[in-house]
Amino acid sequence: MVSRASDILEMIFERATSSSIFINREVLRPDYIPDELPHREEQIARLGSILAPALQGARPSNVFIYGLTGTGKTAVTKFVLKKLKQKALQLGVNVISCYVNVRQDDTTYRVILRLSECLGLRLPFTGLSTAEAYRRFIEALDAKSAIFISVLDEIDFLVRKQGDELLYRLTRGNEELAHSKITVVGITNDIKLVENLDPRVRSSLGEVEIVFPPYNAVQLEDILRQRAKLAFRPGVLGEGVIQLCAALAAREHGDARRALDLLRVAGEIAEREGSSKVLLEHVYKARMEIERDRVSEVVQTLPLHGKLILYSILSITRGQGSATTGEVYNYYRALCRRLGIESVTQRRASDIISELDMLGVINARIVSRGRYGKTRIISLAAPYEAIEAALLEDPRIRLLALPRH
DNA sequence: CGTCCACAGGAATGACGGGCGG
DNA sequence: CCGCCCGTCATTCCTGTGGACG
Repeated sequence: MVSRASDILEMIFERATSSSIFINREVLRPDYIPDELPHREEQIARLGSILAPALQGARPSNVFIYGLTGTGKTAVTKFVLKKLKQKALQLGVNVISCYVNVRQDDTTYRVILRLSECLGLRLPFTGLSTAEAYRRFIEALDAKSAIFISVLDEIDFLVRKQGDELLYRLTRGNEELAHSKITVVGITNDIKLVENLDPRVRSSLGEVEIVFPPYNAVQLEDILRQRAKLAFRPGVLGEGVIQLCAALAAREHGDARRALDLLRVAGEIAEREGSSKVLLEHVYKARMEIERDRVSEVVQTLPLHGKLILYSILSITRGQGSATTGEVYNYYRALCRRLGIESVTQRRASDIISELDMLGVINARIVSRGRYGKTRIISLAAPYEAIEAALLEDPRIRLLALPRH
């Protein structure tokens, strides 16, 4: 029963290249754009008819798209854009589209950089002033004599961080352009965002609005079934697997991305375990694994003080279930003293707690306790073990954990 | 019914490392 | 190489506020 190292590797590689579960797992990934988008026919038609004037060289209206995460906003937009560009090519119309995810490029400057890239204009990562970058972008765009459709996905991130300056300038960019025209498609999952916009931006960006309602469990099943056909070998999906993925995701406001993730990871786990079928237990394991990975990634990229504050929250909530800002801050100060480092101010700590809340590792709810002041009630938004494990990967946190007994 | 707690969170500012144009 | 600009993390100073208590 001796297996040599090369045999083992051979097996691993063999398994990696020929899956007993998947035909093509890529179709389950969030960035895959299918040819069919079930239950989004209406939105496709609307966006299509809004953008269609581009094919006659006219400027389409600006569009504002709302919908929660995983409701198909991005997929529909990319899909329509792809078809539009194909058509434009046939007709010989110069339509340039540019998709920017503003969560990844969350500064005005980086967005301009991305937009410029779509024109084939290379700008330095840094060094230029934003105004200069914008000027060059407009100049290059005008030289193209094109209809430029810029899609800004998750614009709430940009607006929160930098305000609506860029939006304003882009929607007004047409006044600076002699030969080109620019259309802005803004995508957001934060409906409240609109209220924070400059009224001028709101009216120009909201020329047309499209709403993406969440999927219900039945619709999610349709989506999953359609992708599963392409992704899995026939017959490997166990009874109720698709229904379970759909049900779990439906609970989270009908998030199709969540549902697809569950299905894909469940398949991967089944494969890893050498199972010939994907079973319900694999879906449950997938749910845990996804959560663990998410937490781990978020926590690892946290700066030291963020980790220390999270560690404080962890310690306090273990005892009493929830914590207040003041409790956390005191605990955190004590940790800093033990480590011999300086603590940040409470003002900053308050911001860090908000950030942790936005990242989804904790829940922080503002409550007023009357006579006893206003504070945040903080609890964990992820399993204790997952957060603890992720924190302990940092040696500086381990330093704090070890002397405890 | 007004006070006043324990913070929330806005605004201005700065230190710092990184990176480009000239 | 310098000067300028960037993003990030942080500080200081500040005004705002829901509701239990007196």
